[in-house]
Amino acid sequence: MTTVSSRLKDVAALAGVSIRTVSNVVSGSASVAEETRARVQRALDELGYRPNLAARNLRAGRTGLIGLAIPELHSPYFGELAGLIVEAARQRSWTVVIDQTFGDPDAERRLLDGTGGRLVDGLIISPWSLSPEELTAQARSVPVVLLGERHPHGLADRVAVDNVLAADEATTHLIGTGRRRIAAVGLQPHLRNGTAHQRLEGYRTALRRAGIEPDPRLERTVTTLHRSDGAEAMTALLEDGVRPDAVFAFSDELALGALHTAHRHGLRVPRDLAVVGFDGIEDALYANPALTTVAPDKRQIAERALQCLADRIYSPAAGVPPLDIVVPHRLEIRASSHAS
Amino acid sequence: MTTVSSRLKDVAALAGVSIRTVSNVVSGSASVAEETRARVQRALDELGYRPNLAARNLRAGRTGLIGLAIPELHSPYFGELAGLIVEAARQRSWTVVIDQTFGDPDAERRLLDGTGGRLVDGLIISPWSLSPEELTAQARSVPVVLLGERHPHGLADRVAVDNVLAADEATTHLIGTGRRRIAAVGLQPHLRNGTAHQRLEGYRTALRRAGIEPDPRLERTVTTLHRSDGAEAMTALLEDGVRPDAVFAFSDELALGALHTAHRHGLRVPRDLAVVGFDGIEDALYANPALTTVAPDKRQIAERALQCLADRIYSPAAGVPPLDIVVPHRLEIRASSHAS
DNA sequence: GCAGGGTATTGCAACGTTGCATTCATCGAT
DNA sequence: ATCGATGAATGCAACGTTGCAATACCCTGC
Repeated sequence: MTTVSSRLKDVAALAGVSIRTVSNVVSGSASVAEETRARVQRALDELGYRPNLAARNLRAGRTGLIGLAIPELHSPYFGELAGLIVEAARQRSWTVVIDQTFGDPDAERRLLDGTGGRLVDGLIISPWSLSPEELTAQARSVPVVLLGERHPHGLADRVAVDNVLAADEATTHLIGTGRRRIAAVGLQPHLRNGTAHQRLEGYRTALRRAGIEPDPRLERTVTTLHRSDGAEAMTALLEDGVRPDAVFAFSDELALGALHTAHRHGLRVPRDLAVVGFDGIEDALYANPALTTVAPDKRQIAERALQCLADRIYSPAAGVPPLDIVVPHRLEIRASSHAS
Repeated sequence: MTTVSSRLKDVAALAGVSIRTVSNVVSGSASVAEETRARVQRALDELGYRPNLAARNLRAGRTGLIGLAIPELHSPYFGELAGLIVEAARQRSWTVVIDQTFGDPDAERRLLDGTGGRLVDGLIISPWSLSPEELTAQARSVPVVLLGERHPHGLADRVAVDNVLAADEATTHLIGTGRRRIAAVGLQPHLRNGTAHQRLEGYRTALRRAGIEPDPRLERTVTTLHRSDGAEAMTALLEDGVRPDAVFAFSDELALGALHTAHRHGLRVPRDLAVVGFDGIEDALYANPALTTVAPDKRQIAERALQCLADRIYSPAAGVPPLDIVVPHRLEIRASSHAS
C-alpha cells in the first residue's frame, strides 16, 4: 500500500540527497550520476511519489489544461468532436476540461473573458449564441480558438469548414437526383450564430444556379438542432402542404428527426423524399435508410485547433494575425438521397 | 481593455491596503470596513483581477477538479452521461476533466492509482476492461466512484442499475410479445467486465422461467459495443441459419446496428424480428422503427455519483464502508418490439 | 602543478494564495 | 481611569515545485 501523499522532500530524505536532486531525477533534465539516479528512483517508487500539479503549475505559470466549451456534450456531433479533441490534447500532454454552454450567451461570454479564474492555458470554443461582433470584442486572458463561427476581423483563430460551399454541394447533389422542391431545415434567426446563415446562403445559391427560385415556405426555422426539432419541422412541412421532394437539414440530428417523421407519415425515403444532413455523425451511417451527410473532417478540426493553441501558447508572438483555417469536408452519399 | 494578469499584490497597491485585506474582500470571510471594501472592490474591477487557481489549490490542497474516466466520449451513452455529470458537477462548483480509456486496461489502472499527478480531488470511472479484483486491489490517492461495475468487497463506491433484473425484464417483455427464439447480442468474454455477464444472466433467467432452454447459438459475442459490431453480429445470426425472432442487444448501439442489418436483409421490424436495446440513448427514440430500450436513469447516476464523491471528499471519515447504489431503470417499450 | 572545462550536487528564492497570530484603535462596562 | 471585548487591518509563514547561480569535485592538457 503506497502512501497517500509524499513530496520531493520525503523522497529526498529517504534517498539521502537534496530536494533539488530528486527534482532533477524526476524531470530528467539535469545530469545526475547513475548511482544516485538509481537510489533516488528506488525511493520514488517506494514512496509512490506523484508530482503536485498545483505547485508545478504555480511555478510554471501554466496549468497544462485547456478548456473546451461546446453547447452540449450529449449531441452526437459535439460528443464525437470532443472525443477527438481530448485524444489530440493528450498527445500534446494537455488535459481537457469541458464546459457546456447550452447556448447561453452569458455562459459563452463568461468563458471568453476568463471570469472564474485562470484555470486553463487556452480555450477552444464552439460559439452558439454570440454574434461575431461580440466574439471579437472581448479582451482575452488566454489564446482562443473558435470552432465553426466566422468572424471577419477577429482576435482569435478560427477553424471550420466552408459552410457556404458545403451547403451548395449538398443542395446541388439533391438537384442532381432530380429533386426540385428542396426544403431547408435549420434556420435560426433568433441566434446571431452565422453558421445557419451560411448554409442557407449555399443552399439558395445552388438552387438559383439550377434555375430554381428559392421558396420561403420551404425554408424552415428551428429552435435547437435536436432530432425533435427536425421531426417538428418535417411535420409542419407536410401539414402546410408545400410538398417537398427533398430535405436538406443543417444538422444530422435534424435530418434524423425529419426521417423519423417522414416514415411515420408513410413516405418512402428516398423514393418520395430524399434527405441530406450535415455533420457526418456515426448515427447517420446506421440510420434506415443510411443518411447522406456533409461530413466535416472532425479529426482535422481537432488537430488544427490544438495546433493553433499550441502556437499561441508556446510562441506568444503578439503580432501574428488570427488564422482562418478551412478544413475539408466530404459529401457522403448514401441511400437516403439516391435518385427516386 | 483589462490587464492580462494581475495579482492580489497589484490590487493592494492600487487600493492602498495590504494584500491580506484584498484577500479578505475577495473571500468575503473576514470583516472589512464598508469604505475599505468599496475601495478595494473598485481596484479589483479596474484591474480585472482573477484569482490564480494554481496558487489557491496549492494552499488549499484541493484542485476543485474531478476526473471522469469513460471508455469513449463519442458513443452516445457516454456522451449523454458525461453531459449530465459535467452539469451536476458545475452545480457543486466542480470542474470536470475527461479522460478516455478506450477500454485500455493500462489506462484504467493508471487513472486509478493516480499516476500522472494529483490533478483531481476525486474520480468517477466507468471501468471496462479491468476485473472486479483489479478494481479493488489498487490503493487510492483520491476517492473513487465506479459506474456500472459490480465489485463485491470494493474500496470504492459504486453506482449502477440492477443489470440482472433489467435484462430479465427486457427478455420477459420479448417473450410476452410471443417471441421464442430470442438472440442475446453483446457478450464480451475477452473482457473481465462484469456488466455483459450480468445481462446474460438476466436473459437466461427470464428464458428459463418461461420454459425456454437458452440456445448457445443465439448468444453472440462482440468485440466492442458499437453499431458496426451489432451489424456484424446480426449478419452472422442470419447467415448461421439460427433464425431468431427477436434480438436483445446489450447496448442501444448494438441494437441500432442490428436493426440496420435486419432492414438490409429485408426483415420487417417488429413483424419478423423484434429488437430491444439497452442504455436509453436519444437515438433510440428516433430510430426507424423507434427502438425499445432499457433506460437507466442517467440523471440519477450522475447525481448519486457526485454525491458519493462530495461525501468522501468533504467528510473523509475513513471508516465509512463503500456504498453500492442501485439506480432505477425503465423499460421504454416502442415500436421495435411490438407484438408481431 | 595549475589553469580550464566539464560533471554532479546543492541552496536560495520565488510563483500567488490563505491560515494563524498579531497589532492597533475604538468603545462600553466596571 | 482602566480593563476587556470587539472590529479592522496587517505581517509572517507555508503549500511543493523549479529556475538560477553557486559550489565542490574530478579530469585533461600544457
